[in-house]
Amino acid sequence: MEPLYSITDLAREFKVTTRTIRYYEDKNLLSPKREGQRRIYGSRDHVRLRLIMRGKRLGFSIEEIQGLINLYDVDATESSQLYKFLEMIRQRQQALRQQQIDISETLSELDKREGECVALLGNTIDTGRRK
Amino acid sequence: MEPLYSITDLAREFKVTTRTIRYYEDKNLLSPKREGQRRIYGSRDHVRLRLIMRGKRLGFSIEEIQGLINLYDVDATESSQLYKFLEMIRQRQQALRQQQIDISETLSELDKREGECVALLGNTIDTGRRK
DNA sequence: CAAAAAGCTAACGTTCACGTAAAGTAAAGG
DNA sequence: CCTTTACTTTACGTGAACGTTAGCTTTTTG
Repeated sequence: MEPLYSITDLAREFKVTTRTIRYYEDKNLLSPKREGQRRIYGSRDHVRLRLIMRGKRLGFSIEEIQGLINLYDVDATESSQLYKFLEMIRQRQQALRQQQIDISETLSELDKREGECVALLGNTIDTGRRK
Repeated sequence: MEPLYSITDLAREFKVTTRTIRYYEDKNLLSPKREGQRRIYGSRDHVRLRLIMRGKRLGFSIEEIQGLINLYDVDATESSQLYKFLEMIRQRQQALRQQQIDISETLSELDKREGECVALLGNTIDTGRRK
């Protein structure tokens, strides 16, 4: 049996406000059932909210996240749309690969700066890093 | 001798408007020389603009990018600030590592979807991927 | 040399992603 | 039974990141 969530359940779990969750519904990213007037969220919404948060951490707009989620959702049966669909996937992949490059560049620069700092401060401080 | 750029030079190269470049100056991310009233950008500005664009691709706000650039810039001589500085570096690293995880998750999901698509379309289409 | 092109400041406009306040309903607890 | 507590809709407010328009100077080009 499916787990059910109230709006505050989700808000707590994902550390956002209820306003934010309703906003995503407004943008058609979530579509909870209703029990009277109240929103009831199922596991599908739970998954989607996780995808939304991940998208936000990657700096995507709601619209882009919308697109990404649809990539998972569409049961691509129509071959005419399938090609466009594939195009979109590849565009997304391309952007993500660029992000990977950007991150590793930035990280290696930060590592360098970190090394300098640690050297200046002496080795008294734990790096917080497991080797 | 240092290469020099006009505002439109930079705008063209980085595919942004001149307005955007002036906006970054307003936010103290760039500080071009002046020749009369005109802005003259040097290699320092050029580098900074590259860092800005990279930050934007990673979804950072101007303020965060500001912080990141300062991490490269600060000649951390004051040991009191050095620790705080190190803290900031580590926070940034943490966020970037999370982004790496998010990206690889997303990419592997997209790869899966891509595989499904390609299978449905037959192998007639080049993947655009060098092996 | 006149006109188009490039640059400038100043200021108002716009979109996104929510925050916040108002005003009402519904369920749960002391 | 009354009052918190949770939830609802509606609507105006807000900060970030520019877009756009206006009005003016400077430079380049046919």
